[in-house]
Amino acid sequence: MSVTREKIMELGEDLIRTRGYNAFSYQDISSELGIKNAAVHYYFPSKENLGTSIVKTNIQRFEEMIQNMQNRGFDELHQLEIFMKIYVKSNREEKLCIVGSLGPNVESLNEPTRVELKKMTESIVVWLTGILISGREKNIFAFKGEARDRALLILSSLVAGLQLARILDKTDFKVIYQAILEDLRP
Amino acid sequence: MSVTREKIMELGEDLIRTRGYNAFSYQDISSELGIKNAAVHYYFPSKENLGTSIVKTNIQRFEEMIQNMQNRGFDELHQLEIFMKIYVKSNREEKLCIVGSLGPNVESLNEPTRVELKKMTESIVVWLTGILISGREKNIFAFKGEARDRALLILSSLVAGLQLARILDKTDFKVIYQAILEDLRP
DNA sequence: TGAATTTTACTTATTAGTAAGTATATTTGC
DNA sequence: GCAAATATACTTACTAATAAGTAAAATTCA
Repeated sequence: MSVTREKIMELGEDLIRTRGYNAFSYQDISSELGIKNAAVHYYFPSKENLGTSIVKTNIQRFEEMIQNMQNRGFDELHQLEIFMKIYVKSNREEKLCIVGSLGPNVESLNEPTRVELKKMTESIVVWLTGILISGREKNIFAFKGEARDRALLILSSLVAGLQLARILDKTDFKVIYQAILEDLRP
Repeated sequence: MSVTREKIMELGEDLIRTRGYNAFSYQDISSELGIKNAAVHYYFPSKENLGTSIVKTNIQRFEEMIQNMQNRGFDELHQLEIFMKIYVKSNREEKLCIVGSLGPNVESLNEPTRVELKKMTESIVVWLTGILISGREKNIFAFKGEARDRALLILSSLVAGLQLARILDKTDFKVIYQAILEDLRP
């Protein structure tokens, strides 16, 4: 695969996660990469196309990560911690996650991007629900109520945790992170 | 105060909370209200100006609400429930809150709007922290750790709860809402 | 050579914003 | 009490900039 194409996707994801989908242009990408905007259109005919590709790649990365963790036989707490580390890294880099950056603008996205965003969010929730269920069975986790409800609560805390940390203080994410783990402790 | 001015602010807030700050234009407002875009500029010289005014009004509304609840002597649980009802209403109307709609785009906002957004978020966190502290003292609430940490966790859940509900399913907000209250029960 | 990649040189549409003008009230001076 | 001055609430008619997107030519690579 083309290195230019990869650079465009990387920068595009970066811009979505820092400024937001509606706050970056092909000009931003082309000038940063030292190419012309038509070159960006060569790889991604439309912005919708670029957005959708970025989300698809993120889904793929997530699927590979959970597959890898399961293959290695990581226990539920270990898996959750690795997943949450992605958010810790995002916070360190002052970026949001894809769900938290595209989500608020879902009404202004094109259908294909919206569909992929929904797929990605659902994938995360399904996986989280799964490890919460098996984790509770093994007494690694303790929580009240339905596992899916708890998964939604945890994901919400992580997603908006990054958002609040950028508004208020970077260090505020850490306390959210710790409270999530604390609340699951048996 | 002018009725047109109020309509502009109302519609502007609506557009921010449904589509996002960078996804609406003065044209959207003027055409919807049956006026010319110059008329919108007459009341709000710049978009930054409109954005800042909208956040300021929201801060004022919030301050009035908590003042009113305190004057009436509502207990901590009652106050929290009234605050959370704002989010339930937002979810019903498929809108985000101001913090959750402007927050993700904080890097693309102008300084004055960013300052007001920070003020608003901080106000909410400070108030929430306060009722969590006095609520725990009275054994109305039970939770582990620092009250401010818990306040951040609750606010995160509400903010991204609305976001996730729009991506996945409207009914998903309800379970987040209930889990928050459940987790605070002594 | 021929296909892939990239630039040149655009178009069309939309954006925020402005300058100048107008009708209708409202206030002020006499 | 009434004319002159002024403020309010807009419209008309623009600008300058930027947005996404495209056709065709030029270049690079294999």
